[in-house]
Amino acid sequence: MKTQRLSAIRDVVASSPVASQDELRRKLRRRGIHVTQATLSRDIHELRLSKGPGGYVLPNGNGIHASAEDDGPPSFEEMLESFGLRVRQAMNQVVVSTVLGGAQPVAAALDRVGWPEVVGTIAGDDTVLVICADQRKAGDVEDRIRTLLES
Amino acid sequence: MKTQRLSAIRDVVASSPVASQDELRRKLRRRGIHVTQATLSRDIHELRLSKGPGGYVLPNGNGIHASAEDDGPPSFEEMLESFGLRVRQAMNQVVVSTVLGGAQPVAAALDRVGWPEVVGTIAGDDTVLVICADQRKAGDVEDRIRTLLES
DNA sequence: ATTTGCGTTGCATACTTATTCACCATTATT
DNA sequence: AATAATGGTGAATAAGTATGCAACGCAAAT
Repeated sequence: MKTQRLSAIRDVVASSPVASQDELRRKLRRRGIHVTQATLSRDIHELRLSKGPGGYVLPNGNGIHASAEDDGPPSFEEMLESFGLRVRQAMNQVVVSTVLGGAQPVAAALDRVGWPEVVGTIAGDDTVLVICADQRKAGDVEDRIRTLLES
Repeated sequence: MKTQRLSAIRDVVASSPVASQDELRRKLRRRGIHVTQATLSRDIHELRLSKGPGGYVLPNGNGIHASAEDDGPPSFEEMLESFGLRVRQAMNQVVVSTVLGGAQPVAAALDRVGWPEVVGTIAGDDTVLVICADQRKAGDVEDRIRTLLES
């Protein structure tokens, strides 16, 4: 529940200006997430967001995973956790939006997991385009990624 | 007087962590600058400092930026005007060709305008791939971009 | 000299954010 | 099973920040 909320917070903050924790609370409520300002204060601290003239802002470059241990290449799930913002489907494609600079590592991780539905990926700076064989498979992939995003 | 104070603020913030405006006030007082928290609030806004988990932070990472005005990001229209060459549609995608090196800024500007038909964009050096939800919407987007291009 | 306009500031206060405390649920530990 | 430790939460409130307002100083215009 909490991780899902944290993910939603990053999403909201990345996609629209958020001037206060109370505004964030209202925006989350529209997504069915209902918490108090106190909790958001704690979440924001945990996500290491900072507040400037334009509202809340994601940490620079956004290295959320500062883990000391390195168990080989990071998993797709970890990558999504760190960089993923949202996912949308279009026809036989799936578009994953990420934090700026996050697209390449996310795409690389997705390539590594080797889902059979995925024909290939292309990554820009903050967008990964995932090509699937057909629309149905793209839907499956979108669902799976969304589940990971919200976990 | 004021500019001197702003300079001192940048200096203090750059050289030691500052957790609150009142702490900043005390540190400035040691330098012979005596102002109230209210004024510091205004100064901080003007300097565009932001406050994160570690206290106040300069805008540019190093912040020799002072209080220069920024016109905000250029519009999509301006970007197209500057870099756009031609636009073509393919299925649910729209391909915008640009001058070499123009794809990234054009894509960034297109992302910022936030057209709902656009699921995502990916940019190379001179080509922007715009993903739309379906073929029809791609047609709409192509028309709109073409209109801008030809205006 | 007086007026006018603008910029800066402090005070008081409204607004926003962080923290303390109590409570509850879940997960070890004995 | 009972107890303790851990972690998440809301309510209340403390701590911190922004702002309306009035006052002041200065410089240009009258």
